[in-house]
Amino acid sequence: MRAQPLIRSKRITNRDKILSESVGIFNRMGAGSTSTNHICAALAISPGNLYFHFKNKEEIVAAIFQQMCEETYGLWKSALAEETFLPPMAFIERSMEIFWRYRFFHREMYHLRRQDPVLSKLWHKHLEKTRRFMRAAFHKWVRKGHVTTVGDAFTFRMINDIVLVTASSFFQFYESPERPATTKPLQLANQYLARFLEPYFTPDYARQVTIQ
Amino acid sequence: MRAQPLIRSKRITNRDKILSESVGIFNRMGAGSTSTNHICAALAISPGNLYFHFKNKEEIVAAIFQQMCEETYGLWKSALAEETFLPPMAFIERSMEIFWRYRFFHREMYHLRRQDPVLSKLWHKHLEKTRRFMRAAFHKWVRKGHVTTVGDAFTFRMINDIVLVTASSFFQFYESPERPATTKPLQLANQYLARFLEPYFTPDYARQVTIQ
DNA sequence: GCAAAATTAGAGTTCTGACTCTAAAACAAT
DNA sequence: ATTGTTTTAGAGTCAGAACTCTAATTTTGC
Repeated sequence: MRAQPLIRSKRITNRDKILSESVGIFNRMGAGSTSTNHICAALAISPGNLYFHFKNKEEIVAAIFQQMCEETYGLWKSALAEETFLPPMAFIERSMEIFWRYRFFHREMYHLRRQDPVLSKLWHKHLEKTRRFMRAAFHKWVRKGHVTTVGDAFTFRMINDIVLVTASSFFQFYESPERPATTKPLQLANQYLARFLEPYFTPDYARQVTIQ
Repeated sequence: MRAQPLIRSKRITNRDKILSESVGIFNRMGAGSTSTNHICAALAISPGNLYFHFKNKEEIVAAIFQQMCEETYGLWKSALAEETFLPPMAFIERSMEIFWRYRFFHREMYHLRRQDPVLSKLWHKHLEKTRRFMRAAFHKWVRKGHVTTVGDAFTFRMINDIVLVTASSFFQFYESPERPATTKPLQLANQYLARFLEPYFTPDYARQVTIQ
């Protein structure tokens, strides 16, 4: 497809710059209201240049989504590996950082999905994958003694989905387009989730987490 | 400002039709991707007509928001009145119906707020009002014996905000632009919230609610 | 150094959507 | 009816955004 240099260089290409600048602008200005022209202007490159690297705006968004997924999967892998194992709250905090870094997605996902079926499919797959991972992680945490076994499947689903919904929708409540973003919502979300999950932690772990 | 007939007629004006049709289209198609032309076409009226009734698209959205607020405040009032008092879950179910009826707002609020400072202000006021109401309602429910006193203020805030975030962000997870919307997400959200709140209900009320 | 390939600039095209303007139609009050 | 007011139609304007095309420039492999 794209004639990408295979190994030879790790110098920063315009393609990379477009992606990382886009994430920044999307977070600040909203993906929906950012035009490709804005991106070009911010990088002082020409539209021709941008469209050489990406077929269209959707392709940029999809590429960013993939990038986010890969970071996420990397975190998952290390969280469940023995040497780099993460207990629940540590894991949540690390996940939240990713959510925060790509927060425009969570704010605008519905809108983006609506106008790009490809992204919509990617999103659904990722959601499925997330649910499967959560199941695995919970089992691990139970075995490690951080979490008490959750009785019924419905409660588990509830916990699962509420954590997910909260993590991804929380920021838009506490972020205002009017003023520049701070990481305060990030911390608040972590604290909320800790308090929310407390009843499901083992007494030992609960003590450890809530002492702060 | 607008030369609105004062009392004389309750016949359905185009203004009303525009509002109610817009809610429908916005829910189905997304407010962001619905143009005023779409609305005109759906009602088979001319753009001139639409712009006679509303200065611009934002004014339509703001009018709908006001309408939603009024319905909400009506519900609040009746929920706390002695004769029409509603216990927590009944109240949540009724609230959820309103959320559902205006779900496009909750899906796209961030985006809409971004491009309309007036709406943004309305939204913040409404959020504040909601928090104040929730506080009052909790106290009432404690007095009525549905809810055990929530110890610390932080837990209360957590419950409050998680209910709010869940209620308003839940649907976008379970709705796909690809297929027509069903009310299943609505029921699921209610069940989740019931399960989530269970630990804070009095044993009596909890039994009553979870029997289903 | 040179040819081929990759990258870039930037003007230009096309399209869509918000909104305007004018004239006509419908309606109301006298 | 007639005069004034409200409502409507619909063609038309304008701006912005996505995207194209061609010609230059840079980079790469040899």
